[in-house]
Amino acid sequence: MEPSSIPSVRAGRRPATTRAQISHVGLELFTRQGFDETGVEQVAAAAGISRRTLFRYFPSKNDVPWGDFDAELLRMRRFLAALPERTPLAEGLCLALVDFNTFPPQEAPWHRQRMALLTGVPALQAHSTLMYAGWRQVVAEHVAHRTGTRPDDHRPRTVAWLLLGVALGAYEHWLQDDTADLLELLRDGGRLVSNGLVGSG
Amino acid sequence: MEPSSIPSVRAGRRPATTRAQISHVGLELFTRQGFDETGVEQVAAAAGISRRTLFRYFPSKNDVPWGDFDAELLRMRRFLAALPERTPLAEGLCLALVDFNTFPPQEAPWHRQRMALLTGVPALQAHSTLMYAGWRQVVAEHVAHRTGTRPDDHRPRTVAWLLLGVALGAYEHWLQDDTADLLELLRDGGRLVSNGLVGSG
DNA sequence: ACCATAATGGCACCGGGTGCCGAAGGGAAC
DNA sequence: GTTCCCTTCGGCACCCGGTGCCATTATGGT
Repeated sequence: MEPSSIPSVRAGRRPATTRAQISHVGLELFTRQGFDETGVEQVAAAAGISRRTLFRYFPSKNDVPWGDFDAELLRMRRFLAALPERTPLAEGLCLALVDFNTFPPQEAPWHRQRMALLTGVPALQAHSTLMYAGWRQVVAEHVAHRTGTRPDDHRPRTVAWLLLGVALGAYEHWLQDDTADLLELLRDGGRLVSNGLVGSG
Repeated sequence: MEPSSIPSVRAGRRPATTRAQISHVGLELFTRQGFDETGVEQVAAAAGISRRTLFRYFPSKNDVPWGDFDAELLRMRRFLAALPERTPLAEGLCLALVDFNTFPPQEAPWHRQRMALLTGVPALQAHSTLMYAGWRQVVAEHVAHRTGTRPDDHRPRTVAWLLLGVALGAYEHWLQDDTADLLELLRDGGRLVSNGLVGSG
């Protein structure tokens, strides 16, 4: 049904490209000439496929810049699960947040480009909410597991929202200030959530 | 340019309806037969105007359920500004959050219907991010003013995200649990942000 | 009556997204 | 190598949200 990144070893015609490649091409075009000014047709052409086929790789134009977010989500889920049981909740979450946003140095400019798009273009800003829903679910499940509650209880959900807030607040500032260190901003936000407004005022 | 809720006492043809009325009609249809299953044309017809005119009252179909959000925003801004200077930051924010989500009892069912739509339908869930950007700006400006920083600094922005997280976490749970008290959930989340994860674990 | 003004409504058009179907590629069995 | 099956690809028609343009209608002032 949905073309995955796993190359099908079975029969049938081989996929002409990959999600990553299309996402790459799209990122390039979107950044150079603007998201709204770039048509889907153009991205498809640059990727060497037809418009119709592009929509088989991505459910919408908005998903193109994201690439394989599901894989990242899986990584974070595993990171949290691998945490020693005795790790304090707040500390573990903060570590996971930092780990999730740590990338190999050669990908740094790409990452910045992607995040600048995702947080700068209104259409993508809106769409990101849907992407982050999955992310919040991962966090909520972890919190629920560690506190003996359910993922849809009030506390786990709120903590998930708070952690997302920390991430987005950090990114917002990082993108507008070249000198800022993203990981430091994340840790700072993490401390805010850990100790509270009162304790960090 | 944009039809406001203030009735123009001047010359020219009178507006055929109001944002509130259209929003009302839309809410009814969306709830009854689904957001995606309801066309703009249908809402326009039910409101007694043409499709083209509806788009002069609302910039997009997604904006219809929101009604006059700007007015609410203005109310919150004034509430925060009217807070005594000596009110602790966290406490003032918590009060504002509760006030912002307090409605006359007869509007309760309407409010629930609206929030169920906004948080349940993916398209609206996504669009809400854009709406909440203005809300966060109000919060960030207040925090910046009280802490001697700028609204686009890291701390004010992160606090704004956190407060939004509290609100959304509360709404998520309130909508799925009839017995829950929204204001109590908000206060609970507010305490979480005030005292921190560590202090409330 | 006439004019300025502001809202309405119809129309054509654009772009994202989908259902459908036939064509193109590729493995496996014969 | 021909046949069969499977999977992806591409074109086409179509739906729907959203916009630019312009004529039309309603209202107040002169």
